[in-house]
Amino acid sequence: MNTSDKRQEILNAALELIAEQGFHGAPIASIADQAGVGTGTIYRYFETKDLLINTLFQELHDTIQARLMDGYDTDRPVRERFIRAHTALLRFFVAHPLQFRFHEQYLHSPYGVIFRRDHIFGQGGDEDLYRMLLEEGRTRQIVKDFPLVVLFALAFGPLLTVARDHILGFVNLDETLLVQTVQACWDGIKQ
Amino acid sequence: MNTSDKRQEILNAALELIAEQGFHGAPIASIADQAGVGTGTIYRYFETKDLLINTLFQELHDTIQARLMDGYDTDRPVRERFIRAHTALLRFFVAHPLQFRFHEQYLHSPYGVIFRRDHIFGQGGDEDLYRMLLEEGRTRQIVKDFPLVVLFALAFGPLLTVARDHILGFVNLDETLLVQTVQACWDGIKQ
DNA sequence: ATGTTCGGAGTGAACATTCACTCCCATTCT
DNA sequence: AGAATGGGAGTGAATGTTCACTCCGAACAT
Repeated sequence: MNTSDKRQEILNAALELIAEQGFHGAPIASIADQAGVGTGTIYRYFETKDLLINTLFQELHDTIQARLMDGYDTDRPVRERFIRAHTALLRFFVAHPLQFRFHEQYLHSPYGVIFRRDHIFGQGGDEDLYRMLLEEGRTRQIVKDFPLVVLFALAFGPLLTVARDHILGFVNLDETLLVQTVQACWDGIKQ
Repeated sequence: MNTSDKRQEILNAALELIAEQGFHGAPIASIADQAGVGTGTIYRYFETKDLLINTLFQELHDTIQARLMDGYDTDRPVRERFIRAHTALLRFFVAHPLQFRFHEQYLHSPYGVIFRRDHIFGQGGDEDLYRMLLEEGRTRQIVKDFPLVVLFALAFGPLLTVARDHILGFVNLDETLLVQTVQACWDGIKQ
């Protein structure tokens, strides 16, 4: 097992434990067990537990952004781009329940507030697909003339809630229902 | 200070600390300080910390349900009843940020999963206004023919997200925007 | 005086982090 | 080639801290 294998094992272990048990259920000792390494080893790769968790989130976030950019085409209509991105996102979460659960836990923790603040008020123009998309739609009067934050809430609120309920087994999101749900998200933001 | 005062002080202290700092920021010692009682006293009123937290949530939930029932009139159209209830709910959260933040923390913790499960699969017919409302709307083909859980997600997802963003100061929900947001929630679920 | 309510020092468990040590393997020496 | 050495990845017992919870004497009420 080489160096990067071990790093990855630790990240996987943390992902799995936090996703399944929450932050409370993921002490360093458990992460080390799950990863098959000693507790000390974790500190060879990550300075603190916080840094491990932040790294995990950042890498997940990058993966998702990359997924969304894949096949994104600025020439298509706003509605079509939104539906495509949102469908891809919901499919990703349904296919990766551990990633989703971790993502959710993180965003609803104090870490998440900081992340959201940076994200919303950050300079970031180009890097955020949804921001560009919604701003363009609003300018063209295709989506409602609401503040960006409210549009985000209307778009992501239902998506994340439904993904969670699917993963917890409260509803079975088959392909049909998944597409219909994304359509309903659009209904919420469209003019 | 009589018995019920002290109990209430403890509940208020827990509410405030958990709302502002999260569960991590609310150890028993801090709750006792904030409430102006000794740590031992807390255990005179609540068997365990879990029970204290669950009680707090239950009482908040009951308060909210009562608010929603107030002025509820089965004779009005489904759409109007939904808009009224949802507006009242969003107003309540905007006016009671501590209650909202606590509510949110609770629902996204392991406690919340249990609550949601019971709530969704519970027998409960009469006690849940939204369930009745959405089921009636679905039957009458006024709202989309989706599983109840998905309708809940479409209705509550945006509402809770927007309330959080308002409370965190990411957006200013004035009366106009508040009403428009509720309207947009309806757009998401209506047929 | 007797019973009831409070309070906060005390307790053991759980936690993140550290550090003295082991072990492996690449490099150097003979 | 074979032996000796060095360095650094890996380890887990030890550490100090924080926590939920207990318990018994103090304060108060009747």
